[in-house]
Amino acid sequence: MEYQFNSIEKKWQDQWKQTGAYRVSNTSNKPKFYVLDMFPYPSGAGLHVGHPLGYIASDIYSRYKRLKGFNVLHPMGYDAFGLPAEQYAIEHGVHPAVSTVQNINNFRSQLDNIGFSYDWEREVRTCEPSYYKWTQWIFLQLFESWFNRITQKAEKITALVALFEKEGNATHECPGDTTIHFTATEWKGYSFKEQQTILMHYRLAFCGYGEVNWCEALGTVLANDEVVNGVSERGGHPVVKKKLRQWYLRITEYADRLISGLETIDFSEAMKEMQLNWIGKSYGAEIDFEIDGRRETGDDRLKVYTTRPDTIFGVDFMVVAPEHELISNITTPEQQKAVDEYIAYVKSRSDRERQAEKKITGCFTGTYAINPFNGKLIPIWISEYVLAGYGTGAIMAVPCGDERDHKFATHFNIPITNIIGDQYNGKEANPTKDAVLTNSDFLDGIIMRDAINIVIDKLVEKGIGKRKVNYKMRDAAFSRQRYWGEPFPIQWKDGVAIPLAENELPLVLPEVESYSPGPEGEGPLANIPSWVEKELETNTMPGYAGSSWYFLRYMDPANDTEFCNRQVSDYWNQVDLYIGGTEHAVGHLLYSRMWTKALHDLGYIGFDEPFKKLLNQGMIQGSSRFVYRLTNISPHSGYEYSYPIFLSHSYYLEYLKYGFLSRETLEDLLNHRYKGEWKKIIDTPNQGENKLVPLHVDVNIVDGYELDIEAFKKWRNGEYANAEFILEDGKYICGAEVEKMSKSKFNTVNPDMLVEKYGADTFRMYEMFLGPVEQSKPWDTKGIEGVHRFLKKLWRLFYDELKGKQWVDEKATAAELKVLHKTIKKIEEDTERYSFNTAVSTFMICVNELSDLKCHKKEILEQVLIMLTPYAPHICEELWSLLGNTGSILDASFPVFNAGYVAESSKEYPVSINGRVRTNISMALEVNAEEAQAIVLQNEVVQKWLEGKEPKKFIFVKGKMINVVI
RNA sequence: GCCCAGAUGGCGGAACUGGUAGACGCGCUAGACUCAAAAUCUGGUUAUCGCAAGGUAGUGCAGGUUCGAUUCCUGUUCUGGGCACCA
Repeated sequence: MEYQFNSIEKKWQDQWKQTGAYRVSNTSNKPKFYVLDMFPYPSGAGLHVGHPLGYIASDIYSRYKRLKGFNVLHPMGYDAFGLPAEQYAIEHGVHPAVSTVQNINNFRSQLDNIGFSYDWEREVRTCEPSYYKWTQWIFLQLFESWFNRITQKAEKITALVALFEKEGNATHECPGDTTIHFTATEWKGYSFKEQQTILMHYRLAFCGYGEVNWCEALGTVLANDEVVNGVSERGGHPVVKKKLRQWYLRITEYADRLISGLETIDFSEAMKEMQLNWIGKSYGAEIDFEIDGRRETGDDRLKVYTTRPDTIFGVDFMVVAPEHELISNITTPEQQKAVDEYIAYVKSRSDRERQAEKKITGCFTGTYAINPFNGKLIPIWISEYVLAGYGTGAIMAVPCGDERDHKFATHFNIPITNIIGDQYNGKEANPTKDAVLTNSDFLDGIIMRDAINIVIDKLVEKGIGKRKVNYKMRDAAFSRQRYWGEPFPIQWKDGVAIPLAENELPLVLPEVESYSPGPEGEGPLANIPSWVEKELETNTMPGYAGSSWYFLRYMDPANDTEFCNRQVSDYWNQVDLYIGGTEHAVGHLLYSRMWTKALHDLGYIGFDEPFKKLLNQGMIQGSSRFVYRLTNISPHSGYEYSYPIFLSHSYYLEYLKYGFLSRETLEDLLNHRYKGEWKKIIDTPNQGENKLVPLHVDVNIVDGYELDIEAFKKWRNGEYANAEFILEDGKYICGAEVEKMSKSKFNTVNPDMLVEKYGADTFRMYEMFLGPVEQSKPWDTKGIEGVHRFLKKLWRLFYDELKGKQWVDEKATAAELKVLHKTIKKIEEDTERYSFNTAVSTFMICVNELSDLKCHKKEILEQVLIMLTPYAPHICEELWSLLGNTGSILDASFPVFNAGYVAESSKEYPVSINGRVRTNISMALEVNAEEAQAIVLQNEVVQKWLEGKEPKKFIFVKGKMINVVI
């Protein structure tokens, strides 16, 4: 009997579907375990080999946990709202719902091929009304809540109103506008609209006006993390700042809890670091500097934020952002022209340029600030390196302690005050906090670190500064002027946002005739008269809305009275293992953590961190291949060869060396390298230069680096059917480069083909065998044969084509048991630490050893099959049933390791002398130190090396002597 | 520029708390079976010297700690990722 993976896999996939083998119950007396994949956006391009990497890892882990006796929740769904579907709709007129369903079906069939153990009855799609009903509901909960800074918790807005009625807002500073202060009496005197305006400044989901990243081409606003280098992440369209009415999430209120929560969860250090940097908490002081001679105009203060108030005596100049509002008032007439020119220059530069270049630019305003402690006049400069959006948009510059300030001072010849003595070398800034201050008046002799608080106290005392904690993170923009997203359950009445009642949810996304933007940058919904008549919000929610809570919906997907039943979420609790890419480090992972915290505060769930453990899968890159086409560039007439000519890779390298290929160079090269046959080319009339132009070629018609010429001629409907090839060693060698996997680069490898050719089990194991899951690596199909061979070898332990049935029901020998138990131990360790690549190796070793032992014993084979099930479920199920087992192997128990079978009484092992290995010594393992020393000293090789001397020391590791120090 | 991670044969990668570096697989190579091919099996495969036994060097580079370092420390180069004038 042969290993017929195709029919075996089909058979068991159908069987599992029929029996509902992967259905998971919310009630079980087993301990629970929740394994989650980051759900995919169902793009039109379908799955490539990079996608399933994380899914296979999570599938293995879930199946392993199931064998270990856990009730495992392992669901899958689709993040189905988003821009690409809408772009496609604009271009092709296909409703996003239609193309999304098609894409989902395609994804599903590809996923099914690989044999995952998802409970598909729990599938969620964020674009389904039954799902987004609850996205809208949660949004309303956020809308109806505020963050109480005293309890550090979200609370109902009704509680805030009660507080206002009792005591005004004295104890609860308004986070949206710190200038708002009122008493209880004042509050009661406000109109409904006035009250609502104030409450909006407190709500966790709120509406406001703000500078947003406006992308004209997409007709929408993008979140900070959707803008890359000043252009949109999708499409690369330019992005400018624009003031628009926007919805926001007040995530900044959660900054501290998002930081402290990191300590309770198992994320990689790199991931935590990224989130910390994003939140960007810093401690420092806000200081008001008096501006020289501006008291009468009222512009007498310049507020700066600094983390280093201790350096106040080293301030040599101030810098304000070019957008700073004070500039127009403080610029002196003499400097007006220069300042105007500088600001015009900054405006003429795109965000991208302002960020990319490291040029030092700036302009003096002509005005001075006054150092509050020594009265020194400090020039106020403008420079683009200070950002308007961070801190106060102004800094005090201390050249001897900050590198950027130092470069600026040097560039503009501003004298530098040294306040750290010989810690400053005059050439570059020293940002230390441990230097002793000099030139610093009352701070002289104090270590900088300690001076920070002294200065702040003094500033507070003088009433010109305060301690200030600053965050880099902004509130998250939460609306899009787009169609394909969740509508906001909000009605605008008389300028006041009124939430829809719960029984009005879901507010279903209406049909539209056109997907193009509405008037004034509004979304397509603004084009629907009935929608506008009802005064419904025309924005829709961004992509991360649905993904911020989907892990909760999987627990209770069919519930139509709650987003998720509390008892159910109490049972499943946190996601125990979350697998996905690092690209969501600061987007999705931060938002879903905030939503979880808010839902927890409001009492809807019992935990405040969604993901207990995060495992980041590496990216699988594409390994592109190139062919080099000879293209003739003539200065007189653009002459092309009458047929395409391709030169092998080494000619391209030669061409790079020469810089170009003149006719002579080409002749030279070919004469030297290729002898006779090149004439074909030279026979062609030829003027001007020849260039070799690299073209991506489909990696699927390249074997390693060698082009399959016949396949190439058929490629692209025979575009190159009459091509000529200049070969090397009779082969056409392609160039190679590692790039992102993408269809346009012809470097995608479709998993379906590999599954078809080798089977899902081989494919699963090979993806794992490639290397550690966390590591990024280019895809390489070579090597899959090795894994396939392993499965065939496993099969032969049971059946042999020639001999027929191999397995026997006999008692296992000690040697066989040893192989088995060694494997049990290793597989358990490897799987627990997500080292799936070494686990695959362990299986290979196990099967090799069993083959060597000619072990076909049912007792042993069964245990191996159980362990292998998570990795290669189909073949294991098949063999399990062929061994005569009636139940499914999915319900088996993971074998228990017994150290007794693996133990050895004596062993030959190496003993080194001075750390170098000299000899092997056979010794019982249970000998004591003295006996071991005696045995070692008797050894001939050791004696020879000792030359009669006494050894200085014997080194023991785990009770074994391994080294003699002479 | 800052932060993080990494660098091991021809290749992907092992080596879990310092203890025989190169597991396992690919590739290459020799052989067995075969009329032949495929499939399968067996041996070899870091470099170098040597017929061999065996020696020597060797985990990006330069040092250090240690009886012993791929592993720890310091410096340095390169690669990948993140943040990018964040005060």
